[in-house]
Amino acid sequence: MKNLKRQEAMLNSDELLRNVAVDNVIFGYSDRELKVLLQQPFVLDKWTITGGYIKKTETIQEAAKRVAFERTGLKKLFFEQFRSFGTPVRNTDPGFNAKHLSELTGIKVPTDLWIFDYFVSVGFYTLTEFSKVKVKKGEIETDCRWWPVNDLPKMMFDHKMIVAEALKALRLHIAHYPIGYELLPEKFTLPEIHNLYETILGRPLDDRNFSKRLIAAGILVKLNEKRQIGAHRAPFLYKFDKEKYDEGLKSGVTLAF
Amino acid sequence: MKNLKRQEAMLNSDELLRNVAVDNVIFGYSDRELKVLLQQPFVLDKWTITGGYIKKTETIQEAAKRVAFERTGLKKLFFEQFRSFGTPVRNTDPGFNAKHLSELTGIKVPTDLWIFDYFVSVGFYTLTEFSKVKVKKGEIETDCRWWPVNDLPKMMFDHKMIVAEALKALRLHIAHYPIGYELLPEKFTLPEIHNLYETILGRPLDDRNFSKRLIAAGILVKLNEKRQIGAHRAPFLYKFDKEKYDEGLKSGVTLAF
DNA sequence: TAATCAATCCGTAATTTTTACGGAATAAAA
DNA sequence: TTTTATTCCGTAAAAATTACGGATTGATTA
Repeated sequence: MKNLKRQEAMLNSDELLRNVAVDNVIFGYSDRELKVLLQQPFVLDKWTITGGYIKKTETIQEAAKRVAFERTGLKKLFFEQFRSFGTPVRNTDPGFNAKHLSELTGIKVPTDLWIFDYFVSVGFYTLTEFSKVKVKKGEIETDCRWWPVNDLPKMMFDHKMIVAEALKALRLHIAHYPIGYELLPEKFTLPEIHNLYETILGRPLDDRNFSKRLIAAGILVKLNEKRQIGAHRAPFLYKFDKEKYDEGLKSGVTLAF
Repeated sequence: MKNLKRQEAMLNSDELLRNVAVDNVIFGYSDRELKVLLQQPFVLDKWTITGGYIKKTETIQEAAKRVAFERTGLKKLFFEQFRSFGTPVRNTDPGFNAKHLSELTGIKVPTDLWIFDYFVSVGFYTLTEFSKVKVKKGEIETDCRWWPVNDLPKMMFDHKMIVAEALKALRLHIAHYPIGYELLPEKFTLPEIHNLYETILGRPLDDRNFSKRLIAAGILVKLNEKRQIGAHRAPFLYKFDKEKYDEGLKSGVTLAF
């Protein structure tokens, strides 16, 4: 299998750090659901978050950005480090071993190939505007697609836990980072942003108080357009007043709910 | 120099992870000051936070705990991961190179010795009860002692930044973790805990409102003792009601000020 | 074309939380 | 006994948060 060979050649190079890598949980929001971009490596019937090795010439941030770019095609990304994961067993999985890989690929895989080593993973999350993402799977993957954060498939290693931790971080950060701005399209409705916040926080927020606060903060601009949504009253569209938003977040105006 | 040889032997062993290590910022509080435990490696006239390599058999948490234990003698430690640091140049320093080390030690140090490699550092902070710490310097260090967090000496690598980031994390965590409990001795006075919070937050807190809130939360127990403090009115001693404290923090009672 | 349905959208009052602030009490030292 | 530095307490005003119901809209259905 050619892909694996190329991958192997890359992996064997001296250009990468050993025992440490990055994982980047890529979030998107569409269809009233918070979603995570996952891929399925061909070796197993399980899914993984987006990760990669770190080049000796780049920072961990650059590595996180690079791997997210490779999946989404987006250069400008909002991403934050949240925490690192490291245990001797975190990246072991029944099925992820030399024997199984050899059988699957027909290539002789040494038992002590360094990809089986103990890897510390530095975790990031990335916020993307769903519609702008051009999903692109990697060479050694069979599939790559969005999954609802509340309905994840079987996942490899400790990746389910990493997603859970990323979500926790998102909840903590929601008051201090422009999370709504990053996840929503340029124009959106009040019910949309309302639902987004409810989804992230995992609890209901009173709609009147919610919009009241956003509008009081002056970070929303009401547009003279409506969105047609099937059989019901058409909601108005809004956009962010980016300057006021940034300014507000910097000067400590929290959007905690 | 025997110590270096032993160290070198250890370093060369296959038991450690490459390109990744832990750093643990050890905080203590005494004399109305928040302090950090630093050590001075013999190679340079600069100070470092407490760090170490990770064994292949341990988690990153265990590594962080181990290195903190080696300096403080304390087994039970409250510590939290806060963030990781990784750039190709973060652990370079004029003076930290093979030539200089060779001169200093008389031992031939290869230019490409792996300790000069790019290391990602996973940052933790530890909270200690000052009086319980038995400061113990490492074999290859000339000194180890407490420094006021607001008056740090010249520090190696990016360690000053790491301390600053640890302090930032402490500020964020102060509402959700038992920081006062961990840093103060069993019995303490209201002015002491008040000053601790002011120090960590870096801003004045109204004393009446401060004690009001702690007492309202029911996490303080007033004792029938006073502490003699020189020439003035003797303050009452308090201790934490640990159960209520834990319970309160878990159930979301924040101690934000 | 009228009635129905599902969703949007708005404002005020009650409650809770946070902030502001001054002066009496204490204990050792002078 | 006076001075000095520190502890310690309570109330009132302001701000923020929470609670809550009903009118509007626009497509769909009867």
